[in-house]
Amino acid sequence: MTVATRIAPSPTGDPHVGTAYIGLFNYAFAKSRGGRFIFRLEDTDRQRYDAKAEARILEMFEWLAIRPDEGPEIGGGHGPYRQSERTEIYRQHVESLLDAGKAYRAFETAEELEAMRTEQKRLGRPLGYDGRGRDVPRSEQEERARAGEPHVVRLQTPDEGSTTFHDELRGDVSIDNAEIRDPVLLKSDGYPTYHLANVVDDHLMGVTHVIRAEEWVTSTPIHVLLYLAFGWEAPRFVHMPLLRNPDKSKVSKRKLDTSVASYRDQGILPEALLNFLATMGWSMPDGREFFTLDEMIAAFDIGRVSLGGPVFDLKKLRYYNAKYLRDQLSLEEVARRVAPLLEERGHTWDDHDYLLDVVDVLRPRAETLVDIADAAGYFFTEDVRYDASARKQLAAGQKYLEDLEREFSILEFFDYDGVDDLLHDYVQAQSVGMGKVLQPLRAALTGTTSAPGVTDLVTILGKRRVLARIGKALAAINQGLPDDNPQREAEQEKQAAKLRQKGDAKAQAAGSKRGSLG
RNA sequence: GGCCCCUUCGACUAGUGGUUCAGGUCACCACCCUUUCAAGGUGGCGGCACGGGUUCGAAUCCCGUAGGGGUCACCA
Repeated sequence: MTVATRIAPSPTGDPHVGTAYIGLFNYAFAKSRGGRFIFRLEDTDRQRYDAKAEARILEMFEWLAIRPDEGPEIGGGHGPYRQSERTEIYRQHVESLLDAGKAYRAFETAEELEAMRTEQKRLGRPLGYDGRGRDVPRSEQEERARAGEPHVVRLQTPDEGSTTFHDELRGDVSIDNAEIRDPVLLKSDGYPTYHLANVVDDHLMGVTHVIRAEEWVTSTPIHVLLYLAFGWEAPRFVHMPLLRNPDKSKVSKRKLDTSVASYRDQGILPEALLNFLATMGWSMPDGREFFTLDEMIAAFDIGRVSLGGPVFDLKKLRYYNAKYLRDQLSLEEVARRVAPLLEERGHTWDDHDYLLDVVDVLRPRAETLVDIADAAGYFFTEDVRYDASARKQLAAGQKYLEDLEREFSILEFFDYDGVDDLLHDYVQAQSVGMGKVLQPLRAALTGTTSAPGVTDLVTILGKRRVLARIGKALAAINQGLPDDNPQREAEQEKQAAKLRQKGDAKAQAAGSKRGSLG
């Protein structure tokens, strides 16, 4: 039988890193075995349903280059792929269970169940449905159902013994049947619960390996019992470790940014996110730490999943991203991705080589695409604003700037070597430290004292810009650096910090609801 | 709390009884390089949760304890 896996997210909010994580492993497993990877929408919860979420989840996988072989948009031989469009299928299957006496209709109201739980709590008894609906005669069940009385359908589970399933990573896991209390299969609104829909769909879609998060371990026996009730062979089960917040609890948007879109917006590369996610609970047989999705597939072995819950470490994610920016992706590729961000900021450039030069010197200093775009401002505007440290350098470097303006203006070969020689010769002639001369120049060119090498800057900017900027700096110095107003600067810093905080709070508020994967 | 799962440096992990007084990466620290900031190079800090077994030999197997996590819905 050909291998089939699936990712089955609920459309309840922002596409979640956990969805990407589980999707990645399902995809890698399926592809490594020449199998199918199915995308199925588990949209059976009308309360939490978010109409936008489906498209966004699909977009996320597209961004990550994890492309389903079957799904709601592309189709496939096992559709429909939205559970809300399969209600008739579930109804029929529930019917067969009812007919076989393996399920029953239960008429307790929410209030009644609540009262039951309260009583159980009071008596210190274990919580859970006590099976009281089992005793209602079948004929009465059918009659009340026909009369339109709201009810659910429950699976009748054994009270004695235990149910065991084999987890590919953990071995046999047994749970006492007493722990399983006649789970609801069909809700009173006619929609299936996860347990029913999941089992029916996995079976009908030919899913061979259920790879999902560890939180599902304890409900797997319910699924096993369901397969048994239907007379179907159960698939193989693999429960991946749960991604963790820094405090080790299950990843949640309260404690961590769990929105994939948010990482994308921060300038994280899909390749880097995927690579990082792949190292969560998994490692390459040869120990490689950087690898592409295809390389992962080629070497994939589900048995190499380790079971400790890995902490989602932002710093390491950013490290991976930085590494991709400067090493794993070509300069051309990075430039292609930075370009739109520069355009957003209103920057323009005449020739492509200029962009490449800029990205080339900026990328070793950046962790994200946004870092590059944010740092690139002075390459694209003549309106250089001097920060406090730059002004200090300018004030101290007037003489050097005047000299260099003259020297540069008569420099014939304005290339790297020419500029480099000029600078070195000049500094030597002045018999001062390099920094004494170069920091004021850097300040004049960029408005900051923290930037790429001066020779690079001068060469990339070119003679015209360099002379213009030195001239502008000199003018500013002569006017007593009017911007140099520490009080106002502090005020502005405060304002900016406030704005940033506001922005952060807003971004957090827009964060995702957790969507679980089954 | 019941049940289930898990447990190697602060974090991600390698390690499947002996070649390991535990290797790599991030983070951190120091030094080097250096015109700033990075990047890069070198080095350092730091761990087999604990207690019993089994074995000639245990991070690796077993039991117990502790700790962490998950789960106990007409959510998935």
